[in-house]
Amino acid sequence: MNDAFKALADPTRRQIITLLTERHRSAGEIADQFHISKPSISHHLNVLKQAHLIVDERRGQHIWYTLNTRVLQEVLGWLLNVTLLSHEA
Amino acid sequence: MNDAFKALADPTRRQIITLLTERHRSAGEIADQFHISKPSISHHLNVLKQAHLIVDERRGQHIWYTLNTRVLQEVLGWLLNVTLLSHEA
DNA sequence: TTTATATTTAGATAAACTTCTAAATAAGAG
DNA sequence: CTCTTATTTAGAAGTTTATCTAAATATAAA
Repeated sequence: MNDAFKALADPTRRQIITLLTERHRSAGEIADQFHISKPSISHHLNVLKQAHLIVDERRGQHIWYTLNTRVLQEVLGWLLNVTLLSHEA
Repeated sequence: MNDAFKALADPTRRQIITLLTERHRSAGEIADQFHISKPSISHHLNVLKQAHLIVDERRGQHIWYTLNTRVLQEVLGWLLNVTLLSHEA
């Protein structure tokens, strides 16, 4: 779960996640939404993939990226836990 | 919210948050739970404070740290949103 | 098989992060 | 006032991260 938290710590990566909530997208489509180079986006996609927050699947020339909500749910669970357990809550 | 996500990206800081769900604690009590130096813990506390995840209050020689669940709830909200919006969910 | 498109890998650089030790500050006790 | 305890600030070292350009790989089309 540490990898997931680290992956979520970057605003570009969080925005990629937001994009993927709408529908799956190719690496190029994702890169088009940002003002940073394709190799940089590829790096971010890799960080998200290592954290299992996204899944990739090649179809022809394109590689399609999809959200994996399972890890998102684990992080959600951690946060829900500390929030609910907190005596201030 | 970026500061909160960045603050949550470190395992020591997440553990500090977990400790503070039980009850408020002084900087020294927190430091005692780890094998890293007090200045390092002080630094982590500062990162959490900058992110408004915790609040500090000096009482005499001690500084007491308390969770601020408001920011935690914001992060929770973001995650809940992307998880629920996701077509895979 | 050559060319074009999509994406990643390699290697470099600069900034940010974690940690340490030593020194400084703040408050209370004698 | 001096001493002790609690905590932070300063400054440095080593590591990781984000980004870039150039080159490599993979697939499809001509």
